[in-house]
Amino acid sequence: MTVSITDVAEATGVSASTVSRALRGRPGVSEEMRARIVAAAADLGYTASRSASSLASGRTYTIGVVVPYVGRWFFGTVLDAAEKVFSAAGYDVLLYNLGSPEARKRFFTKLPIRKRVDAVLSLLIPDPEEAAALRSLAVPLATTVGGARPGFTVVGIDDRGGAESAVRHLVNLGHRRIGMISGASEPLHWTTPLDRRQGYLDVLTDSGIEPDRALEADGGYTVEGGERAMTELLALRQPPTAVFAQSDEMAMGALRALRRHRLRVPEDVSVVGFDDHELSEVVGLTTVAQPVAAQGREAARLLLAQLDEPDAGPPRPVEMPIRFILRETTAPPHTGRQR
Amino acid sequence: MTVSITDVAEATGVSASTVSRALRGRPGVSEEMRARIVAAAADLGYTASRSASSLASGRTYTIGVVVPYVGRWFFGTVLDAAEKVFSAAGYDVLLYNLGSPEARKRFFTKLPIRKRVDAVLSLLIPDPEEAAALRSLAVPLATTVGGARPGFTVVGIDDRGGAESAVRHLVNLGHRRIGMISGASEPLHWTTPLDRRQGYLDVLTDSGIEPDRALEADGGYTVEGGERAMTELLALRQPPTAVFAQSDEMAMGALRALRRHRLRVPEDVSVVGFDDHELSEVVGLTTVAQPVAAQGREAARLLLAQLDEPDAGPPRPVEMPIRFILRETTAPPHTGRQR
DNA sequence: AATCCGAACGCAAACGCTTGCGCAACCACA
DNA sequence: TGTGGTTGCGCAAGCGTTTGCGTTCGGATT
Repeated sequence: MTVSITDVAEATGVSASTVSRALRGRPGVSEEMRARIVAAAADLGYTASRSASSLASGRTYTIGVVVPYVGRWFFGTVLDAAEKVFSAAGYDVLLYNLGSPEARKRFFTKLPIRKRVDAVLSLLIPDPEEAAALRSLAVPLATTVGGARPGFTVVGIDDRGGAESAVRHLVNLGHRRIGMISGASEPLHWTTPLDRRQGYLDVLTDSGIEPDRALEADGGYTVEGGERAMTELLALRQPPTAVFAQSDEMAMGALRALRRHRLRVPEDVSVVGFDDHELSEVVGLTTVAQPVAAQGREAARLLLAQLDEPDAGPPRPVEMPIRFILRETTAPPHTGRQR
Repeated sequence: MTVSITDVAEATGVSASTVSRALRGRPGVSEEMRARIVAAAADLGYTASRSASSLASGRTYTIGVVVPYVGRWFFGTVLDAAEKVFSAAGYDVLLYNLGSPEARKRFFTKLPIRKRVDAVLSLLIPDPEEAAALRSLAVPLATTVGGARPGFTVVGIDDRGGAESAVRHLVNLGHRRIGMISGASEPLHWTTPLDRRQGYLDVLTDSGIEPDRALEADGGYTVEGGERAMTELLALRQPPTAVFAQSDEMAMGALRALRRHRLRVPEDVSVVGFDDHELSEVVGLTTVAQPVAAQGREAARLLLAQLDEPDAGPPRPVEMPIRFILRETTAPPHTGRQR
């Protein structure tokens, strides 16, 4: 039925071993013979069976990538970039989409990935137990998001510094009552919300502003959550004149809530986000940009490097640059009422 | 090093065959013995090697999914939904992200997927040659987007009808000069732009409006393209009073262009999109919604059904329901100037 | 002329499963 | 007590590669 290595061996009049060596560029085959074999293989449309070859060699030439939600812009973009690096290097990627807690649990207990991948890139932050499960695979591991874990190569950004630049911008505009839409309800192993909150708090106290717990609302890193959180903030006795949202999605939800309340942005309320979502430019959202695709690429590269050079220890953590982007959703406070 | 089937066989005092049968729920094992084996396997942390088992059985229990851009909302969402169905059924998914023409070409000529998957779900429309390559894999094939191809199960929507409802809405509001932002520059195997255009044209002529080629601009299905296209339309002697964008991304680009031109939406110009992007509600975009995730789920299900029942022929094409959604970017023409 | 050596290739043993077949042991029935 | 039919399990032959080792052979070295 399907053409195997012995077929091309017979077609060329050599042994299967030679075909194998020739096709993979191994030494021990004359150039002339190699050319003949390559031609015959192409002629027959031969592709080596990955199952057989990985069974024999122990290498699978596939990378496992685990994501919380492929559908979300951030993860989709990281995955997109990483996949390109992997496939260019001849690796396939096995995708595990672990949105629900059940899927996540099933994955980490059964670990279907075992013996199937040469490395894994995790776009979700494993809790300590999950991290241990991954380490038991005994393959190189990497993470692109938040918190460092022992045994994981991590590429990320300066979340705290980013938050600082966003909030400092608001302070410089003259805002004193600055709300934050956070993602505190997320599991705690994921340090991003904590880091970004710390940046927010630091700038406030540095500026002589007393942090107010009431000005922090939980948006769960989603658009709807951001909308709810903004609505809560608006219901306050003294609502904030500016809001720092820990993600652009939440910022967009906030914009929506503000529109519903017939408040103008930035005249009545300023909003600044974080991430530079692909549509942030469209809505004119002021934000701090992080190189999302570049993080995926970098993580992928580091993983491949470890596969090529297994002896070199795990690479140092990489910190990618961030950049504050001024657009149209921030302005000095109360300009709306002033004019 | 790693625990194999013989390890659990020895631990239980049975043969490897029995372990294999027990773990996969095959008949020929007493319930008592099965329980003991399952316990021993769990105890040892045993996971069957996929390479070995697929080499022996010929089934890989993995599905190939090929996408143009994982990072784009539409594809990410479809993939997300499909992956969940596959993994719940015990299948892994191998992801191929074929954004660039080179990646695409490399994939279809080398066909690394051969002997690696039990079925493939293609979220890009293969041209005839590519479709033939996929058929040569001799596995069930499915597609979620546009154009039917022989040998492919297809689940899609009524693109033409959807476009009709969008444009009819504009006509009903009183618009006579209705522009369209299309994706004509895309390869022609992909019929969606054609179908949506046909719906647009049909409604115009039905309403006694002479279609005007100058009112059609190419937006290439991206935000930037939509912005460019809208800018072109605005440069016309007689710009349209309303625009039908073939995708929400392009509609958002159009909104951006309009804002830059200091035109108000919907007072000065009405905009209607297509797809119901996750952020369309946030910007209040009137659009026609298609069930994106549901299409992914359905396509995945149909594929699995074919794997379970190989004899039943390929399923009939499935058409998912669409729904016009009225939001805030459409209004009768010229209301801006009237007040 | 004897020896050594590297290059080019073949042999055969894995790799870790699946599965058709065979063979006991057991059951129920006549 | 014998017969036929299940049930539960083991044997062993693959599945299509990779790879350590062995063999052959021509040419260089002494």
